[in-house]
Amino acid sequence: MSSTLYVYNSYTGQKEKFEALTPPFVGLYVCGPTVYSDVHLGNCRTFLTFDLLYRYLRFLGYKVRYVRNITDAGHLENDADEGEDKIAKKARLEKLEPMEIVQRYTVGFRNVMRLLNALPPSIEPTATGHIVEQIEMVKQILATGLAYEVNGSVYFDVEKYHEKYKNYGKLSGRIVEELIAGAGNEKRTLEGQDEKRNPADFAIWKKASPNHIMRWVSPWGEGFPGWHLECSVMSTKYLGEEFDIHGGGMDLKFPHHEAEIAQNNACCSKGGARYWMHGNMLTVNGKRMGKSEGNAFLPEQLFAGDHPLLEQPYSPMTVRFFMLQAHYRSTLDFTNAGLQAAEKGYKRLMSALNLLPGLKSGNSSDFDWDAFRADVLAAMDDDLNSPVALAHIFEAVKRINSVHEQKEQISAAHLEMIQQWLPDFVQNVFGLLNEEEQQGNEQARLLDSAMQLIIDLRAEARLRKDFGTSDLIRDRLIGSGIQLKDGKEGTTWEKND
RNA sequence: GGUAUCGUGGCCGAGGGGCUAGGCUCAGGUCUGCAAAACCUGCUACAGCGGUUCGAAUCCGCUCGAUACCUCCA
Repeated sequence: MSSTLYVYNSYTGQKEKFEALTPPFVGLYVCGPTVYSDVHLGNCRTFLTFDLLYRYLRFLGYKVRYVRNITDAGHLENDADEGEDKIAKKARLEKLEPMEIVQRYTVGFRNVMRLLNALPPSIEPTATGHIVEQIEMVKQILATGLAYEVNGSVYFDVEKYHEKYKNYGKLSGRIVEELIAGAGNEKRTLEGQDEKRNPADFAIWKKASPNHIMRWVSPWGEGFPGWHLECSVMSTKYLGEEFDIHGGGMDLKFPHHEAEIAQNNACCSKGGARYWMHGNMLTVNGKRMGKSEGNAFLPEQLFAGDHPLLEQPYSPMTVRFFMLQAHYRSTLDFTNAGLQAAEKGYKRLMSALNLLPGLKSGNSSDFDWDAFRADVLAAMDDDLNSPVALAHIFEAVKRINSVHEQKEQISAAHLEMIQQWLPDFVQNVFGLLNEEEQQGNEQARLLDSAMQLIIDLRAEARLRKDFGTSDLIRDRLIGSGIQLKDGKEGTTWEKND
């Protein structure tokens, strides 16, 4: 199959035509969360970016194997030998088993992603489930002479690697000589560096100190895998030594992805992914949202409006829409005004989609619906330009409204096409569901029939010109958070939030 | 300090040498008993200063400002 999709490849620094290695199959690996605390909205942005990619690839007809890991062996708190594992630390503080911590936050993460309507990956492997494979890869790298063992730890030899492969630092634009010379390290007091031959070297296996809880037996003694190894191992295991796309947040470029490429080359003489894609950060007041910045909030807080920075609750679909309005490689600044604008835009889009089934066709079309569809796809083909795709969709929204108001026409063929295609695209590629429809439970049906009664009574009052009663009904309902909407074809209502 | 990226109308955000997205706000209008809602229409911006060019928001240089990364981070 021939694709028309172009993606920005961080490795080469340019947009490239996407050619699958073995079409129609596509291997996609995305760095998942470290589950020692709740995922915040910034984390979610990255996963929603790659959810969009996953969905679009499927929409194009690819058979995608989407692998997203769960990092359940916590990274160290610092670079020192004495550094504590984040999961182990949290476990100690809360008097829980490390795996209880892991379980709690893994479940929380999945719940949030489900609420945001992100499709689950094909495989969600964990680091601790692949210790054997990681030990195996350490052995392989040692065998090539590109790693060395010191006191039960194994370090990757960056200088030696770079001599052979000449590509360390290419992804992140680092100058290896400076890394090797230890540039930039002045700021930090790095302990435990004496074991390394070079400050740029990184651990692929680390000896466990006596009080380190998470530990495994290895040929080098009891220890745990290095920070970057799991992704090399699990992408290789499930997608092969060479695969299509590797994604992750911008902040993982260095050192994580740089190390990953080096490990892959060292062990398999192949660099892993052919296309590297990086999503940009979510910011709050211009500053990156981060666990350590104190400006992070959790999706649950967002949905409940329960955070000092939030003026109101915002629904999961509003959040999705908000993120679709920005390109994934741009930073996106979180503001209440921005979310409120997104909420209105989202509702406008949904009400146009609701009009679609009831539209009547005419003799011809006043709008080029075929070109519209092509424009949306062209935008998506251009490195997932969802903001432009959305802009085209809003042109269609305007046209749908005009057809509904009988100000313009649409041909039967176009109507049939768009009735099928547009909701399909919005739901399955953008992942935007109609939240009103989602709430079709028993309670909602009861409320709806009660509301219908009230609306009928008010209509009668208005016919009698008893506006006192009709306005009383309207105002009391407003007070209860229900908005009546008087239209040509009768009155409808919606929750006013 | 090093390396990048970016500065777009009231706000958010695309685009990226001439055709100048979109959303929100705002203003007019349609509808309405009045409102609200909804819908329609309108609002020509690209940090500053130079340069290249017939033509620059777009390319180049400088200045100013912001952010990110430089072994925790999506």
